Amino acid sequence: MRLYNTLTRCEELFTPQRGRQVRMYTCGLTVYAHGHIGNFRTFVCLDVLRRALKYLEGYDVRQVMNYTDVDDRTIVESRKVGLPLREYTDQYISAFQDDVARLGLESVEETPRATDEANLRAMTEMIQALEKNGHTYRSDGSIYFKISTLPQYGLLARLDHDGIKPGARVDSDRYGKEDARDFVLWKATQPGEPTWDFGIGPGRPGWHIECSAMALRLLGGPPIDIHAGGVDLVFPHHENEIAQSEGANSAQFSRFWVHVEHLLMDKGEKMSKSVGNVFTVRDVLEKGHRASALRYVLLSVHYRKQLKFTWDSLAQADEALTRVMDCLARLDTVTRPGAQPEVAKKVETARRGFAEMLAADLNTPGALGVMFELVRAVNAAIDAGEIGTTDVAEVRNAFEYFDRVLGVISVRRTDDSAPPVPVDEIERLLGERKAARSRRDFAEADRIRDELVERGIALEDSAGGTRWKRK
RNA sequence: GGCGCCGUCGCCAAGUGGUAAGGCAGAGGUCUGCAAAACCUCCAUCCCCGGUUCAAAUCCGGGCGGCGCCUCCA
Repeated sequence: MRLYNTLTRCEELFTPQRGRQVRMYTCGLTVYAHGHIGNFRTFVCLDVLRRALKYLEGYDVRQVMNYTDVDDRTIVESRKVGLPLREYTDQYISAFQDDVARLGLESVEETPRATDEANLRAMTEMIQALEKNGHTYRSDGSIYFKISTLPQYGLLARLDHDGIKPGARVDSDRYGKEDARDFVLWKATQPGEPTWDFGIGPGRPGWHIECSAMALRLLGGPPIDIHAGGVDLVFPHHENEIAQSEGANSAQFSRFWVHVEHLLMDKGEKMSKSVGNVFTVRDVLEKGHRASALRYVLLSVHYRKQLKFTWDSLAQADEALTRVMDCLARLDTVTRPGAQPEVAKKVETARRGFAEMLAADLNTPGALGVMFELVRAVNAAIDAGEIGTTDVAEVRNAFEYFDRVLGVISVRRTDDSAPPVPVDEIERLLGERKAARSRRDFAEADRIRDELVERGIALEDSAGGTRWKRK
């Protein structure tokens, strides 16, 4: 598959370095609060990347996604509520896992926490290697990375080495840095802050070191195949990760860098606490939207373009998905045995088109378009009676094939597995309505239908009987 | 100030040199007790101005507009 690599600013043909296994690291959440839908745009897109590599390309994927469970924010927030750091972050890890499940993300192979001892030890070792290689200095008990010691610093972000021009925000003297662009590897213990000491003095990790250390520890050393995250991580986070890893190992850190663009709120602004436009997954669900609609919206724009999120887009996505679900349900009405060559051809074309779209730098909107072309073709074939039960099986297979990567249909099924009216009650009311209709008591039949609609259940009559679905 | 992205139908969105996918919404028709669903038909020449080319939404230059990054950030 072709993937855009931030490192080269080009689309490149991706193949793993070691056999059939793709070793991928994705920057996860800082667990000081609930993840918002912008965070989840990144996670959902990377979930699709993972699935495409597995199910379309046939690779074995080993993915690591971290939890940053120690940083300024986690420390500050845990203090505010008077909980130990670990206990505080536990809550948000658990909440994150709930959201992940609702949005149908596949579980990844490893989800390390920065404060796990094995990881802190790995960070310590990396910092020791950096010290040995002359890339660091100490100041007031903290250890810094000296970027002037690494010629390739700035390659990923395409930084001008002469650096920071007027207008840039520079936080120059918070700690004793020699150069504003140097960054901290290990922060000296502050009063009342959590602290660890595995051989480089008491303190806590800087933000960037955890990812370098955990990626290499859990993915078997450099270079890893893919490192991914949101665009805002390009600089400084990923640039600094490269510096740490390459300064310690003298080997390329990651072959591919994949960055997902931002989700912007309706007026085109980034979500931020100060503007008050931060929405979490649970906020969206509490407004009555389906998780599947959110997943669909997040995939409806190419991952390298900014996505302007609107509440209306959720409604549009929900309608679109309904169309797919209706088509799938209609397949049940086919009774004619055998196969029609035209259908098989359409299915084959769709499968091929779908795979081609995703192989072209993960073109999810294009892939959705291919899926809908098949929906139309199948609907037309059903209406014309030119489809047999053998075809139906193949059509179903095709949609399963699409959904193994997109994951929207399965999430929709989960969304609708608990309808707002108990299934046995629906069945009972349908029975009553059928009786009313057969005695041509349409007033009563309509009353029952209206009642169900009122309660969130839509009915569809057809020659074969009445079908119900969640609205 | 530096680096970069984007501007395609009412809304969302693919397409990056060969004459505009798809979804939502809308109009007309078929079907239906009515409705819903479905099907058929209709609905854009791609922000503006130049240029290159047999051919440009796609390449180049210049505008106008929107956004991101430049150490909190998915």
